[in-house]
Amino acid sequence: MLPHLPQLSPTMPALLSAKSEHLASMHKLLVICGPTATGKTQLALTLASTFGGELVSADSRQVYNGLDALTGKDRPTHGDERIWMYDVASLTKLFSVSLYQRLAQKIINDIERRKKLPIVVGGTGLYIKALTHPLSQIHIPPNVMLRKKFGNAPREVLQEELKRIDQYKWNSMNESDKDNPRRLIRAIEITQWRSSHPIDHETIRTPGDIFQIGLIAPLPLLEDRIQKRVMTRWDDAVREVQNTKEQPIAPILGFSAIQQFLQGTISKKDAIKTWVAEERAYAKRQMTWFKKQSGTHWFDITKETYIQDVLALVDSWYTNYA
RNA sequence: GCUGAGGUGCCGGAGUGGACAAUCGGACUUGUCUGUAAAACAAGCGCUCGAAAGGGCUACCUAGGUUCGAAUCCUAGCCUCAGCA
Repeated sequence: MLPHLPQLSPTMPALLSAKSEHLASMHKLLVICGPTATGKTQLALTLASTFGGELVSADSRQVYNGLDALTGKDRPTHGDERIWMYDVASLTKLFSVSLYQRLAQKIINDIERRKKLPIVVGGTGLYIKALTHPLSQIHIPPNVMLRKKFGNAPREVLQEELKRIDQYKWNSMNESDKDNPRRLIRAIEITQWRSSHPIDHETIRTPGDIFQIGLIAPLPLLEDRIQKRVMTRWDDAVREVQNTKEQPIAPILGFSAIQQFLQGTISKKDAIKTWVAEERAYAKRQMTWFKKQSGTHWFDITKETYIQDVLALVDSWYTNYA
């Protein structure tokens, strides 16, 4: 069941630069990734206006309706730009990489059809990967019965079950995944599905010509930017949490700290401190993921000329089409 | 100023004579990663020698003391909190 799709293709005045006109249409995809608070969206907007592109967010929390300040949605302030893949899901319903991949791919196809450059921007590594690599298992659906059955099972039970039905898979898992109930259940789920379904060649589009840019910054600078951003978002975020009636199904950084503040359990100072710490830890986890992804062109945002550098590099990629 | 409670590692908070370098959470560090990914999970987390097993050193406010042995008992001091002045 797909969430409601945002309306595609509003008639937009073409912003195509002279450069892009004769070469759109060859399945090019630009990706901007990196940890939170590095200014990805700002850069992407610049690139979009330079090369005639449209942004597609790759963020597992900005897909939800609402909580704009808390999840840090940047909305272009003027012009007719918009950012796709914001607000496509309900806070109270489960979302997934699979849904993300399907929705975003449609949007990307549509952007291409309009001869524009799709620019994927975001910090959710797996979501980006789902668009740049064919991931063969993500569309195997969850098995509700199975998840219910094993939901609270001790991990030993899950481990034994997986060993029993798929020794090979078990042996291929690393130590941390072997202890991870969520991954164990998923592995069992996949094995079961495969046993009753022939190999499924889900039509995953061939990746095409992808150019991936990563933004990076020294941790102290990131901490500083996170701190400031939390401060400026605080009032709005508090209001948002106050107005959220149902507990979001997915944890959102800062949410519970603000809730505790509203209940008077912790002080404003501590709530901010907690929120900042969560954002900081998140940024580090993102870096751990991204630094392993090969083929990314990294730029340090402390370098004065980094924007020009990016523009030049993207230009050479986008223009020099063989 | 009197009475009661208490001072434990970055923080919260166990322990109340040996099995304690000190349970447990959080933070922090390093990682894992194909339907929850801002998630979930793993290892580490006083200093030091060692590949490891294991060893050495310094630690539970401070100073003394009792004991074969103290974070744990005693004395004094300093500080904190609650109630009474």
